[in-house]
This record gives sequence, C-alpha cells and structure tokens, in this order.
Amino acid sequence: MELLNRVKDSKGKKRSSKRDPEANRQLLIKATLDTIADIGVTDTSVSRICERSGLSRGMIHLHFGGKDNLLTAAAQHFSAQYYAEMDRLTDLGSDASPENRVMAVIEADLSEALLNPRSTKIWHAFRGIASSHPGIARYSSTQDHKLVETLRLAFKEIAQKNERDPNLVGDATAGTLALLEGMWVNYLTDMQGFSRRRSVDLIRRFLCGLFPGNFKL
Amino acid sequence: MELLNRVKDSKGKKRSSKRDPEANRQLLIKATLDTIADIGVTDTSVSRICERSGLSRGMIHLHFGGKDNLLTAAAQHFSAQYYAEMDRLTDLGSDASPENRVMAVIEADLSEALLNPRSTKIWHAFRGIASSHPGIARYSSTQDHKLVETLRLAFKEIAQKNERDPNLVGDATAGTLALLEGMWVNYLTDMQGFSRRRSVDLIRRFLCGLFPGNFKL
DNA sequence: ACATTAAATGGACGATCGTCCATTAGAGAC
DNA sequence: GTCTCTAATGGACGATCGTCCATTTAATGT
Repeated sequence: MELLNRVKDSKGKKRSSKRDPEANRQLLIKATLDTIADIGVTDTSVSRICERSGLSRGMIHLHFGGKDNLLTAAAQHFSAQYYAEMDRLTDLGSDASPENRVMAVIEADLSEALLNPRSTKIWHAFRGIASSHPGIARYSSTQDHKLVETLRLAFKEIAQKNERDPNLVGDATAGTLALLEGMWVNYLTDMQGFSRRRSVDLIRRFLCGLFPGNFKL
Repeated sequence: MELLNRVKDSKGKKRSSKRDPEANRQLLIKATLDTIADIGVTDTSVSRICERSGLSRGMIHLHFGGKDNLLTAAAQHFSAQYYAEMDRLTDLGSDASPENRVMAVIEADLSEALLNPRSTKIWHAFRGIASSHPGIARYSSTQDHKLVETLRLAFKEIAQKNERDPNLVGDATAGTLALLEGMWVNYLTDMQGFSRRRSVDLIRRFLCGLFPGNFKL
C-alpha cells in the first residue's frame, strides 16, 4: 500500500507525500491539540503525541527541538486558527451597522465553529498552564488583537452622539469580551445545558442596557 | 530543637505537634496548592509536594491513597475556602438593599482576599485540567452554589416591580457571574494593568443598564 | 515498664518521562 | 547508476514519575 498523494508546497513544486517536513510539522501540531482535547495537558506526552500522529518519536525533537516548543507552536496555531475563523465569520459588507458588527463578533465567538468541545478544552488547558509557561501565555489572551479594535471602533461609532462618559467605549469593549469569556466557561462546565441562542441574547440584553435604543430585540 | 507546640483537636484533646494526622493532611493540601501556584499543575509531583510540606514521600499515599485524591481534596479545599471567605465578606446586615448585596458579592469576588496571584493561578490550573479529571470538575464551577441563589434572590427583589421579562433575573445572575469570570481572566492575563475599582465600576455600569435607576454612580 | 496501636518514614519498584543520536531511507543533482 | 543531503526512524539514556510496603517512631492503654 504505497500511495503517493501528490502535494504542492507554497512554491508549486511537486513533492511526494513520503517526505514533507512542513506537513509533518502541522501533523504534529494537530496531534498535539487533539491529544490535549482528548486526555488533557497533564497526560499529553511526547510518546502519546507521536503515537497519534503516526510519526516516530524523534520527530518532535527534530522539528521543534523539544516538547515545550511544540506546545508553544500548538498554542500559536490554535490562536491563529481562532482569529482566522473569526475573521471569516464576521466578514460582513463594510456598510454594516456597528450594532450588526458587534453582534456578528458575539455570534461568531459562540458559534459551533469556534465554541465546541475540542476548542474549549484546549483553550482552558492552555490558559491553565499559561502562568507557568511564558511561551504559551502569549497566546492565551484575547486582549491584544485586532478583535478588540473591531469592537472598540464599533462601540465608538454607536456612542458617538452622547459621549458624556469617556469610559463607556472601553467598558463596553472589555465587558463584552468578559461576557464572552464567561460564556466559554459555562460551555466548558455544562455543555448539555448550554444554549448558544440564550447566551447571545443575554449579551445583547446587557449591551442594550449600555446603549439604550440600540441592540433591541 | 524539639518544640512541642500544644494543639487541640476538635474534641479539645491535647496533642503534641509531633503526631497529628489531620494537621498533616491539611499541610499536604496547603503544600499542593502552593506548589500549583508556584510551578503549575504540570510540574506538581508527589516529590515536590512532599518536599514543600516537609513531610515524607509516603504521606500522600497514607492520607489520600494517591496523588489524584490529593488533587481532588485540594480542589475541594480551595473551593470551600473561597466560599467561606465570600460569606465572610458579604455578611451585611439582613436589612441591606438588594443592590448593596449584589455589589457586595462583586466587590468581594474582586477583593484581594479572593482575587490574588495565588488564587487565580490555582483556579485556572484546576479548570484547565477539569475536563480530564472528573473529581476536580465538581469544584471548578461557580454555577451550583449558594452564591448563585444570593444573586438571583437580590435581582428578583430589584426586578419585582416591572417583571415583564421572565428571563431578566436569570440573565442578570448569569451575566454577573460571567462578567466576574472575565475579570478573573483579565487579572490572570495582566496583573499589572488590572484595576479592581475599574472592574467593579464596569460591572456596576452593566447592571445599571439592566436595571435603570438602580446601581447608580 | 511493657505491650499495643497508629503515624510516619524513606527506599525499592517498574513504568514512563523527555532528550538525544547513530542509523536508515528517500529525493534530487549529476 | 552514484553521490549528497536532509528527513525520518527508533532505540538508548538518565531522570523522574506515582505506588507501595517493610521498618521505625511516637502515643496510648494496662
């Protein structure tokens, strides 16, 4: 059974599937994330990752120089994937109202594409070890990304008229992100009882309170 | 240096400090939590815990039957301590207004007694491994405790007058808890930049939006 | 003082950890 | 084909893991 699936790398060169360092790198990262989701970070060992990926035990040291670097790369990949999917899901026309843009972010964050058993387990696993793992800590915060600016900008547009309180926009942004964090925790804690719709509506209700007249229904 | 500090157990019997199983049990739990806060769950081993506690390596198996049970006991202890301190801090007179009771919970949860580097690291570490550790999962949720009922009751009193929306009380409760979760994450992520006052005010603002007229200033 | 019972010790044990490297295998150049 | 270079393998290695238990130590009862 020697099947040589043809692959192309970024430069279009043809490669056989038997030798593809980059693909194996990705394979290891994928296997790492899957293992963490399955059995938890604590039990995620080099052997287990290799076993799942189908590659040999030496590959991790070869491609990443050690387990720690692989974990960091996995966290980075996971984070990047989240933001990529978030972008994809919130790609409304540029003439969308700020309210709709905010709600798009919320609905995306709580959609099954982003919020699912696998992602929640991985996300919280990484966050749990972040404090003792500087490399991972860099990818366990939502706070310093384009996403924050998207929200801030939208809230700024909404608040424009009555700009009495200088903290309103910042609070709306931070509060929305905090509420979303809380929803992820709820999902992790009780996946059966979790309702995406109710969660979206809850956040909408809070925003409607902050900006009376907007975010209705 | 043989100092025999006198201790009394729950029944008032005198004991020398050299032999005190219960005290050693607590010592192990304490050492476990401290170790987790210091170096993370991943690196928290039986040897490390014993080293920190000053007790011998056999004690964990003797008192808890294994590492897993110790971890579970530590999670349980940590949770119990949180709720005990929360009760202590929110012990207002029973004639306090519902708004004040809600704010007391929020201020307590964000006070240094409950929200500090040690507690945040431990809390998130436990949550991170909860999905693969059923014994710990039972203590990593805020959702099924007296605290929830305290909030729900207070919000119910506040909403009493205009009870048009049946979900208002539930949403206020869940939303408040979610916001608090989010604040803990913010604290973990950036302890330097975190401000307890601003966090309290942010949540108050959201509640003021939900219940116009209440939670002012 | 001695016997009895429970607490505490610390080392033995096999299993598994993560790292590293001598070796093999595959792809392209010539 | 042969040469060269890199990808990939899989086992060796010492360290550490968690568990268990024979032994020692301390407190209590008689």
